[in-house]
Amino acid sequence: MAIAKFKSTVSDMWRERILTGAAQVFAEKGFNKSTTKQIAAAAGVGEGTIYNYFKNKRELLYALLEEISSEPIKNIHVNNPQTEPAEFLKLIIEDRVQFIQSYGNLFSSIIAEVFVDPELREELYTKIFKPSYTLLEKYLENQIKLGTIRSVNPMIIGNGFIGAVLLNNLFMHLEQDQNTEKISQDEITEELITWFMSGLKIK
Amino acid sequence: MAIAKFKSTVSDMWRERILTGAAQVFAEKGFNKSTTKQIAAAAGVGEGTIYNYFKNKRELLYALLEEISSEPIKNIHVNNPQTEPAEFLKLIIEDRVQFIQSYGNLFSSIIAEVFVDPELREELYTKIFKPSYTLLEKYLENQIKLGTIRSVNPMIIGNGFIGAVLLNNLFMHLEQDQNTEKISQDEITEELITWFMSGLKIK
Amino acid sequence: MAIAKFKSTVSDMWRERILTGAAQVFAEKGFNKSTTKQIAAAAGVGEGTIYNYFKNKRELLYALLEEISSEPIKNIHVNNPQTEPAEFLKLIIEDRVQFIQSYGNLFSSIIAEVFVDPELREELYTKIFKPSYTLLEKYLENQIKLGTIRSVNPMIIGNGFIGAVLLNNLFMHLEQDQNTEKISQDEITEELITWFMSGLKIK
Amino acid sequence: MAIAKFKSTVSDMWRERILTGAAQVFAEKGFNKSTTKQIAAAAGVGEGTIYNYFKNKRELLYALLEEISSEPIKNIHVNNPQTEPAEFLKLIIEDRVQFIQSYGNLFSSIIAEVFVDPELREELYTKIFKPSYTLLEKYLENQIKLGTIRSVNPMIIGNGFIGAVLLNNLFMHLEQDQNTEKISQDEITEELITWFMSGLKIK
DNA sequence: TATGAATGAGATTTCATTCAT
DNA sequence: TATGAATGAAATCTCATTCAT
Repeated sequence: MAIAKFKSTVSDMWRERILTGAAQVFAEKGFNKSTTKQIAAAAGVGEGTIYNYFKNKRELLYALLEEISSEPIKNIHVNNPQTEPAEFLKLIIEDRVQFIQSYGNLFSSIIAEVFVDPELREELYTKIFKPSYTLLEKYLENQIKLGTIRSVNPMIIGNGFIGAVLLNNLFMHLEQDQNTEKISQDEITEELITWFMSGLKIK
Repeated sequence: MAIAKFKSTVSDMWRERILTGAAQVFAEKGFNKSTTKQIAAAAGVGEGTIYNYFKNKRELLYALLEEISSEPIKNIHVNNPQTEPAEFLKLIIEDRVQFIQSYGNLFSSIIAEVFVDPELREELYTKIFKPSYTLLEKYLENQIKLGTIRSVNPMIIGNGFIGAVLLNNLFMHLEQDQNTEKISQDEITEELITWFMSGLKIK
Repeated sequence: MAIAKFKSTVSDMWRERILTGAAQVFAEKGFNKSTTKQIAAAAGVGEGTIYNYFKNKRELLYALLEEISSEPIKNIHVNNPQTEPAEFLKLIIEDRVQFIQSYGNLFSSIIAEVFVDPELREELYTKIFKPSYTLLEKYLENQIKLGTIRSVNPMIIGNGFIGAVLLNNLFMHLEQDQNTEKISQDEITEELITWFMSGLKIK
Repeated sequence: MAIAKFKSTVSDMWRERILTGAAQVFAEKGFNKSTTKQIAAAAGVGEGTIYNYFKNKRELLYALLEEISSEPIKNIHVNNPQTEPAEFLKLIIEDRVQFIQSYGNLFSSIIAEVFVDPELREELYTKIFKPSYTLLEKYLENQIKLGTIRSVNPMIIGNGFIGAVLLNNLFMHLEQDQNTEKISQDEITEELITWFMSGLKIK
């Protein structure tokens, strides 16, 4: 067993190395334009080695999605069960923003394939989106019960909120519209939360 | 001139045919897995003919984006300048929803490449997103001036609203979560509008 | 018959036009990299028209060779039957030099194919080289009989002389060796003639 | 180091194999009509393997030129510095003749491209022609100094002599004029040397 | 008869995957 | 087990030629 453990640890090291290389190359060139040769080079392994750990190139994408989805929002939930609504949302936004920023283009390269690969889409939905707005859903249900907020369909609102955050950040991150003045991240967060909570209508 | 018209019409016919074929195949397999051979077959033309009308495969994508973006939201603006806020938003949502539904997977296949191709991204942003939320922006500015809604940053809210609509519909359209009960489009629209206008907080 | 004449004249005009276009493009790009589209454009005719006058692209090459071989050296022969040897050679050299210079890269593009296309080679040999050194041969035979020059194999010497002239001019024309000082055409001619007549050995 | 040697030997084996295949096919069909598929078949390798050793088809041509030009005339120079003029020239001619004969049509296929590809032309000139007549040049200069031959421009005469030899052999090798009696190689050599040294003029 | 658009065979090249070492 | 060279299927794109108008 010790041997098995050791073995698996060594094995994991290779796996990790390959994934790191793949992440780099995918982030830089996108999935389709990345070659296994480039990945091997970036990982510092032989090209054939990739296939000792992954069935094919696409599996690298699945594995990376798995990897980055391993521990997202959860701590918010655990650590902040009864936080003020505005505070809670801020945490969620900051978490997602940080998520996008930290994975940056790697995330983009995965998202791209999601639109085209149903299996990957299923994965993304289950591993990243669902937990994310499940958390939000639960929070919303809870707040509704507490009478803090009015009754809404948590799925729609959850999706909507995540969509609002994502589009603001994803496209801001891939910055267009150079003539437009840059808006600070804090301003975005603030605005979205206020809107989310209070709507636009006066009074 | 009649001749010229006729000529250009014939030429357009082929172009259109090719684009239709490309749209079909892109929608079914995504851009990268679509082959020019398949496109030619779907279009009912020779493979070489594609290159009489488009410089390369990628140009098909650009042309399709162009095509798609040719006549979006605008009529809403023109026809309904002073509509009730809720009504206005409903029109926008329905427009976008219809847009996504009518182009369906073709739109997805374009979006996918957007994450990877800066030129296409620029196009998408300029042709589809910007006009869409520019309209919203103007509307918001107008309403703010009228005192109907409170002062917000139109760009953030515009992006946010579009993001909320898109994610709800795009992912709904790519239906996951089969165990979840389907939510009707009307319900989604209603919920988003209410939220957008009134927020969640109980006053 | 008048009609036939007229017809053939018109027909010749098209033919000529096409050949002129082909000559331009071949000279610029070489045979293989020239496209029928480019040729048609240069000729100011439709692409299909080429095939009304020539069986295929390669026939253009044959026709051009025919064209440029139509009236070379001969007048030297006719006009200068009994010229002084040195004078005669000078005329030949000047003729060949002028030939290469006037057709320039077109000639090069034909020569290139000659190494690869036996039929064209046959043509070149028969139409350009043979007459050229046949003339020389005859002259040599004549001079030998007159006792002016010693007995030689006219074919070898003929080939040799043409080769000496060609290499000096062809490669000079495609100028290499920029650091080498340019040698004037006259100097080359002079040197070759003296060598040809008197050899190198000091008596 | 033994390993390194071995490795490089194996790699060289493949390279060599591909070049041999390319040489065969180029010689038979010429560069442009040769396909990579044919080359791969002739070399007994997969088509893709070619691209592990050469960037593209054209590089095969460059490599072959390189190969061909690796060990030309030089030994003449080294081994026969002070030979009799006639003897020296005979060695040069025989060397060039043997060169053309041994590479035959492969050489022709390279020459053909030389007229169209400046880079290749530069190479041919530098690697094959220049060394060849540089040697001749030096020899001539030397003999002039010794008073054996009269003063000439070595470049012109060098070019001329090589041209005379090449045309006689190249075209003889691509034999035309079947009705003409074949002339023996020795006869050609003899004739050219005599001419070169003594000229044509009597006394 | 001139035209130019349609055509598809075929060429080059890429690259994920295999496999002998 | 890691390796990296060999592989060939397959993809994009070109272009000489055909042919309906």
